[in-house]
Amino acid sequence: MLNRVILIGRLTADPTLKYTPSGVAVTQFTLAVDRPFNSQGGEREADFIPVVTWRQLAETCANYLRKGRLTAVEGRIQVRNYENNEGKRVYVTEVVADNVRFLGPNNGNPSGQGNDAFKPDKKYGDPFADDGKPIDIPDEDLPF
Amino acid sequence: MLNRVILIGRLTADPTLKYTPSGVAVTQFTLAVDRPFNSQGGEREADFIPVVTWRQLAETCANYLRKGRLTAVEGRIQVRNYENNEGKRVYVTEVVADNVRFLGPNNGNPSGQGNDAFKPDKKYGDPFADDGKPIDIPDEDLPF
Amino acid sequence: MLNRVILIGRLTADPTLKYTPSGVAVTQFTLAVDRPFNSQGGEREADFIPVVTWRQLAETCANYLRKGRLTAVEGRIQVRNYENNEGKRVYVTEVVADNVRFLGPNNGNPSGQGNDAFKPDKKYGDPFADDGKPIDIPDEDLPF
Amino acid sequence: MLNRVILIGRLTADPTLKYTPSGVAVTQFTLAVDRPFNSQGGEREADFIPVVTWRQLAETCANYLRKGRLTAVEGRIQVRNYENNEGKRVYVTEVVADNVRFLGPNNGNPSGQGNDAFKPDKKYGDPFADDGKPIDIPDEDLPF
DNA sequence: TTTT
DNA sequence: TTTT
Repeated sequence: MLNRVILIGRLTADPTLKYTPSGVAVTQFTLAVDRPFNSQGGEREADFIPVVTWRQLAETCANYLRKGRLTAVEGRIQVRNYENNEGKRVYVTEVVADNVRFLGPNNGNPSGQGNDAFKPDKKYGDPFADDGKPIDIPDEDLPF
Repeated sequence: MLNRVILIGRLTADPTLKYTPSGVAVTQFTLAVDRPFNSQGGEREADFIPVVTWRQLAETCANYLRKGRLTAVEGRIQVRNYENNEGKRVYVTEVVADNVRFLGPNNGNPSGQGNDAFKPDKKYGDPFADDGKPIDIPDEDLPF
Repeated sequence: MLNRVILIGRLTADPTLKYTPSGVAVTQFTLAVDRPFNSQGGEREADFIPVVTWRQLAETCANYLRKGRLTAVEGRIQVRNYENNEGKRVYVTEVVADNVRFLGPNNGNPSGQGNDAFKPDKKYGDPFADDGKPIDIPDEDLPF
Repeated sequence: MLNRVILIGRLTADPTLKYTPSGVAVTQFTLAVDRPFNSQGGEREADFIPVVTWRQLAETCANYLRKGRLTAVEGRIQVRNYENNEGKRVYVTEVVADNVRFLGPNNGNPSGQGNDAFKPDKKYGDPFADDGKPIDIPDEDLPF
């Protein structure tokens, strides 16, 4: 009934922009969020949290976010599941963002030159290619 | 650098209270959080989000929370990983709570009678038995 | 650049539904939010936080919320100011809600019978009559 | 029962560090938080939100925060009131922070040279001198 | 009274 | 001015 997440962290890599079969933009990236200092010393630790954005926000994120950039994300936790190649159910937890703030200094080119994310081939297929499951979500069922 | 989650949902089952080898209480439960209405009709949908609490809060949750109870949880997203039986790295995402509010009507017995969670056998081993990985976290490394 | 508030508390009174000159619904109420226990004993304390909602959400809140009802509110802090009768600038801080959850048991009548809030007279004037300042906000400038 | 605020904005001025009569550090500053773009064009708008921090966090904020610095704040809304010189009750709404992140580039000197906030005279009196009301809060009643 |  |  209420599900709200706010994160500030850094992108672990350039974002990935893809499109659903019906042409809806979806961008994914992972935020490294440092845990509060472990006073006992020890190494620096972080949580690596997958983030998804949709539609207009997806395009904007793909255009402006880059690896290492400090970013604030607002959204909700989503747990989706699918059957993998071996017929086993896999659960994926991610943050579906509805608000993203670019906090790092804008190191320039929103043109995204030299970044794969900027040559989206509008390939029709799974926007989450890594898990090998094509998704074909009708627009009215999109998580955002 | 900032990682905050607020959830309101219902327990999918009674909470599970266990103890780490060093005797620290840890309680786990899953919150079913209804997604905002899908105006297109369709079935009711929910996210099922695993929650962990530690120490004093763990004891309190085990004492007062029960299946179906409406509950508010504040905490942070944590992604831990371990190697499973087949030597594959598995990622578990959960909310580590530092604040829990019992919203449902208090249906009585905090004594927890008739609930397995109330006969913790202080078994020394993995507090997250399901993934089959014993953990032996020294107190100063506890996530909370 | 980011401004998010989440409250759970109880209405101190029935909500007040009014309309802007251009006919936009606006509902106000105050949430009493208990502070965390003061271990030193002492009396129970609470913060009394004014909440505003607009449009469709305003109508819904006026229909379902009542004095004493446990309620979750999501929104942002807004500080508006106006000149009072004595020509002094007054600052009003309130939470502009974009999401409201009714947590208490639904004590029945959404018809709102016997409650002033249900006979809005569409009076053209200040929706926040108490401070005596008429506001005539063009729709495109509404805070929500 | 739950009261959480997360803000990202810029300091409108250097923070002010003072001490309560019993010697507890308290730092105040105001965050300018830009509102989401008003698509209708129009001027840039912001909310100016007063923030208070206590104890160790107060010292750290006084040492590192400066006018204009981008800052994330986590805390709760507090509404305190006092009687002013004319015997009228005045309500002050502010965010009591328990977590502060410095997001701007660290423009150097944490020594705070050339900033009044760094020569706290430990004056015994109201840490919120502007409203002219001395406060003498026993340590166990501090809001944080 | 306000920040970039 | 306040809720349970």
